[in-house]
Amino acid sequence: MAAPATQRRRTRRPRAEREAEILEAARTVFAEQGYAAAAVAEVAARAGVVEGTVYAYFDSKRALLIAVMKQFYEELISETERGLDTVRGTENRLRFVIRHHLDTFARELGLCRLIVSEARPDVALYDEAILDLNRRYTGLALRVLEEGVRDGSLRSDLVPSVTRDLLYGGIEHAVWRSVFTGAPLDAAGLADQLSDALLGGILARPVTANGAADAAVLRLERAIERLESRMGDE
Amino acid sequence: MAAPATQRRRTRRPRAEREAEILEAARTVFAEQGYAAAAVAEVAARAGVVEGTVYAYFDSKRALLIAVMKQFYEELISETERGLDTVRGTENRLRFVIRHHLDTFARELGLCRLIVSEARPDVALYDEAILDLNRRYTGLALRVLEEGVRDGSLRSDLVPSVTRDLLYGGIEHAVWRSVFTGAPLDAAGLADQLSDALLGGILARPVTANGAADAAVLRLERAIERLESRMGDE
DNA sequence: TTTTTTATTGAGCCTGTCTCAATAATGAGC
DNA sequence: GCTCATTATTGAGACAGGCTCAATAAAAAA
Repeated sequence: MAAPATQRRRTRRPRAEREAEILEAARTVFAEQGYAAAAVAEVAARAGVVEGTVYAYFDSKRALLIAVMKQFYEELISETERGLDTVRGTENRLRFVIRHHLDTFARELGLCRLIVSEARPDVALYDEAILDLNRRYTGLALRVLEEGVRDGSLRSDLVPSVTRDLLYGGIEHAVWRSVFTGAPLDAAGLADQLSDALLGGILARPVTANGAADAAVLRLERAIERLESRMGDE
Repeated sequence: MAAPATQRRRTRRPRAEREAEILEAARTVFAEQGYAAAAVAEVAARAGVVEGTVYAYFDSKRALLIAVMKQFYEELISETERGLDTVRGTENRLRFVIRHHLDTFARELGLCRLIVSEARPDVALYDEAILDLNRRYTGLALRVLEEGVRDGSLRSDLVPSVTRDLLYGGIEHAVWRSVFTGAPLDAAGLADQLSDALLGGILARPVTANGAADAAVLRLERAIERLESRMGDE
């Protein structure tokens, strides 16, 4: 127990502080147990209050979840924005977004699991708040993609929104799978693999980038050597 | 109410049939309302039985969900397998998988929403059954990818499992977003966009230059062949 | 028909979310 | 420092939904 539960004294605290304490407790409990399994009573206990108090600060369990996610997303968004300010070039910027997203997942696995499995709002309820957070966050990558198309560093026939989905969906699946197989998350490696596949595509190209061109040149030079040596023989 | 609730007669039915009826009802109710919002009592009512009966056939609500998913996945897997039997070439095979997956989503949106949001098992519970279904299904694409790497049609430095995650994650995100914006799901268009981005990558390539280089290499190789064959002639 | 088997029932237990009237800690006014 | 008004906090309990189980009666066997 986080709170000295020996005997609870009824103490009044500044609204903001109590709210922060409850939020903090919720963050921990949700991250540890997931949304469905977590009991509001436990959040309350860990915040050193009684269940009713939680409902004096948050309308519902779901509102509590949204508040936790909001806090997390705000941090993530501002960190990503700050990072993007320092990175130049579409490719590097995309690699940064992917890498940072993966690092965050690795660092706050419990919370991310929560978001991955609970953030898909019930379409019935139309969870405006979560949708908006997600839109704001993934909008960062979207803008990088659009910018890339505009400045010619990305294919002109690219549909940025679809690519964004590929990007975030891919990360999410990869992380989820890694969580499951129990393998520790190798953020750096995974980020590279995802970035490479996404940026360069997966099709083998007969002659593509410099490496392949070099290989072709090498092949040709050797062939010519063969020819020349045979000519010299005669 | 789907069942003629006027007055329920206690009738015994063959186990298999009753089970199928309950499963069918569950499929409908879950698809319509999602897992959390659906009540077992409603599933029972729609199957024309009482709540206790459901528990005589399925251990728990979650077991019911898994049975529904299993049925759905089995269909999906066998359809995909059958389809893959008729398509040749890595690129076409991948396009087929993506297209078929999207078509299925579009056709059975409710069920797919269910799977997308509930199939991520609570890691705490370690939902063996769902994990296995998912592995079997996504294994189909994985095999196509591995095959592609082996026969040289895909990049040799590709990590198939990561690409698979990119593929399914991308589809999932795209569908989810489409569900949300309320836009009707254009399976054909989306499939093409996703396939193009995944296969070809998103980086712009100096296509003309590469094309020219390709052509040049080809020209030189042919010239060398000619030379070599003429030398052999002599 | 009688007996046996077992599918089906429905009352009710339990856990968890959420409400609300009562309570008491705090700050303001004197 | 004392009194009062304000309102944060409480805890009992309403309500909902998952799940159990002993009783019941439909079908099969004898």
